[in-house]
Amino acid sequence: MSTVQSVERAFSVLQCLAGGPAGVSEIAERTALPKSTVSRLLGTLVELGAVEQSEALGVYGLGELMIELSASASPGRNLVSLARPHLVELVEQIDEAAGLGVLDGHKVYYLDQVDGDHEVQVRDWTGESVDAHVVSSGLVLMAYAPNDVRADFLSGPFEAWTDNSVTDRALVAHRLDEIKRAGFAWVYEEMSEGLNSVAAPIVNPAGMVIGAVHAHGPSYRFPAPGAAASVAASVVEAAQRVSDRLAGRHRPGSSS
Amino acid sequence: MSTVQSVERAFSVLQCLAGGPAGVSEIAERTALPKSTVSRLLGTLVELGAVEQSEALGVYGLGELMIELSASASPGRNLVSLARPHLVELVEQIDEAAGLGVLDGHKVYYLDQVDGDHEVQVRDWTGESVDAHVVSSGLVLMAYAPNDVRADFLSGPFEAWTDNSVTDRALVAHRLDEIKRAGFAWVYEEMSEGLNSVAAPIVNPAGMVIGAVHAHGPSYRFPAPGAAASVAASVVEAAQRVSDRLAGRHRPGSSS
DNA sequence: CCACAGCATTCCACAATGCGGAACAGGTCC
DNA sequence: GGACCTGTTCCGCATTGTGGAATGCTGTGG
Repeated sequence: MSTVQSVERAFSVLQCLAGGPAGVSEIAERTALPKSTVSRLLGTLVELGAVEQSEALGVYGLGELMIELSASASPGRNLVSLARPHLVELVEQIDEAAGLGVLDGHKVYYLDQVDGDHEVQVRDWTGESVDAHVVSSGLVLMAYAPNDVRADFLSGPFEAWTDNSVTDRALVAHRLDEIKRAGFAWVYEEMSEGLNSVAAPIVNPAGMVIGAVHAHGPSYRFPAPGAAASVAASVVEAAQRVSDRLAGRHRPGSSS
Repeated sequence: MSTVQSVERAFSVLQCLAGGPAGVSEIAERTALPKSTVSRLLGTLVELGAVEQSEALGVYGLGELMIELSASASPGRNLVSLARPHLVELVEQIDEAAGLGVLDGHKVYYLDQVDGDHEVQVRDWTGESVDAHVVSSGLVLMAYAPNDVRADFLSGPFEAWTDNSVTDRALVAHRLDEIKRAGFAWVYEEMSEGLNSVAAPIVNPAGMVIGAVHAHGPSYRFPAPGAAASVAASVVEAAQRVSDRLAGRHRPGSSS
C-alpha cells in the first residue's frame, strides 16, 4: 500500500500544533523531521490557511481552515453540544449548577452553564473570563496544561480576589501537583465570598486536557455537609463521559 | 517560494469533502486531478484518520482527526458558542425564543435554544430532531443544501404533523425555491398547532449553508400582528452576524 | 448471459518533486 | 565580538510522487 509521505508529515506537524503553538525548531524536534522540511511544510500549510503564524514573530498555531473544515464536517460535533447533556445530568444528580470552561491565556473562558432550580443560584458566567488561579476549572486546566504554559502561568502575578485566594507561587504550584494526582480540584470562596466549586478535566483523544467540567454553588450548602467526595466523584464522572464522547461515536450532526 | 504540491492537493481534496461526502471520481473531477492521484491521497488521508470511508461502499467523508484537531485548536470556536450571544441578542429584540439547528439527514437537529421570559413559552428542543419539511429551519437548510441532498429530500415521503403541514412534493419544491429567493422561511403551525417559526441560513466562509437560526413562538402572538417582516429581518440579521463571526476574528477560546 | 458502463484500485516507467545537509540571515544574551 | 539561539533559503541528488493505462469489481440492460 502506497502512502504519500509529505501528506503524512504535514499531518504530523498539524497534530503537533494541536498540542499548542510552537516554533519551527520545536516542531522539528518533536516530529523528528529536519528543520528545513518542517519549514517548507509550514510554508504551504500557512498559504493554505491550515496554519497561522502569530504576529508575535515566529510561533505557529492551527488556522481557520481546520476549523472551517471540521465545522462543515459536523457542526454539532463540538465541546458545548457534546457536553450539554452531561452537564444536565450532572445538575440532576447533585442539584447544583454545572458549567464548562476552557483555557484562554491565564484565564478560564466559560463556554456554558446549566443551572439547578434553587431560589439562590450562581449567576451565569457564560462568555466571561476569570483568572485561572481562583477557580477550580482554572486550576484543573493549568494542572494538566503543557509544561511551558504551566510554567508561564506559575511565573505570573496572582491577584487576590478574596481573602481566601491563594496567591503564593509555591503554594499554587504545589496545589497543581496535588490536583494532578487527585484528578479534580476544589476551591472554597477564592473567587467570590460564599462560592465554592469543584472541577475535573476533559481530555481529548490525543490525551490533552482541553477543557473542564465544574460544579459550583453557594458555600452554605455546597457541597452538602460530608458530601464533598461524592460531589467530586460525580463531576469527575461527568467529565469522563464528555471525554469519552469526544473520542467516540454517537455524533448527532452527521449526515444520514 | 516553494510549496509542497502533494499537501496542497491533499487539502483540495479535504475542502472538496467539506462540501459533503463524495466518491473518488467525483472528487477527481471537482479538483481537476487524475483519479489515481486522488485515490492515493485518499488512501493516506484515511490511514491518518483525516478522512473516513463510509461502509456504504465507496463514499468518503471527513474523519475524526479533523474534528479532533480543530477541537484542540480552539475548543470555544464552534457554532453553538459563536451563535449563543447572537441568539440572546435576537431574543431581546423580538422577545420570543430563538434557536439554532443543523441538518441531520432529512431532519433538523436542534443544537441550542434561548428562551424569552414569557409565561407561555416553547419547550426546549435542544438535542432533538424534527422532520425538515415541517419546520422553518429545515426548509431553509434544505433550500440551500447541495443539489443531491436536496433532490434526495424532495423524493422522500412527507409526513403530515398537523393539518397545515405541506406534504405535496411539488409544493415543497416550489417553497424551497421561494425561500432561496427570499433568504428566510416562515412556517405557520405545520409542526405543531399553535406554533409559528421563522428561520434564516448561516453560511460558512466557503459559502455553504451549515446551519440555521430560527425564532418561534405561540401563534396567538408570534409574530406580533403586522410585524412578520420585521421579525424576519431580525432573524436574518442574526444569522448574518453568526456567519460573519464564523468567517472572522474575535475568537474567545484561543490562547493569549 | 455477455457486453458495457461506471466505479475504485493497482501497476510501473519516468522525471518532477520534495528532500535535507549546509550555508545564510536576523535576533538576543554575555 | 563571538557564541548560540532562532527561521529561511539554496541546490544537487534520488527518493518520491505522478498519472496514463491496465485491472478488478458491481450493477444495468439489451
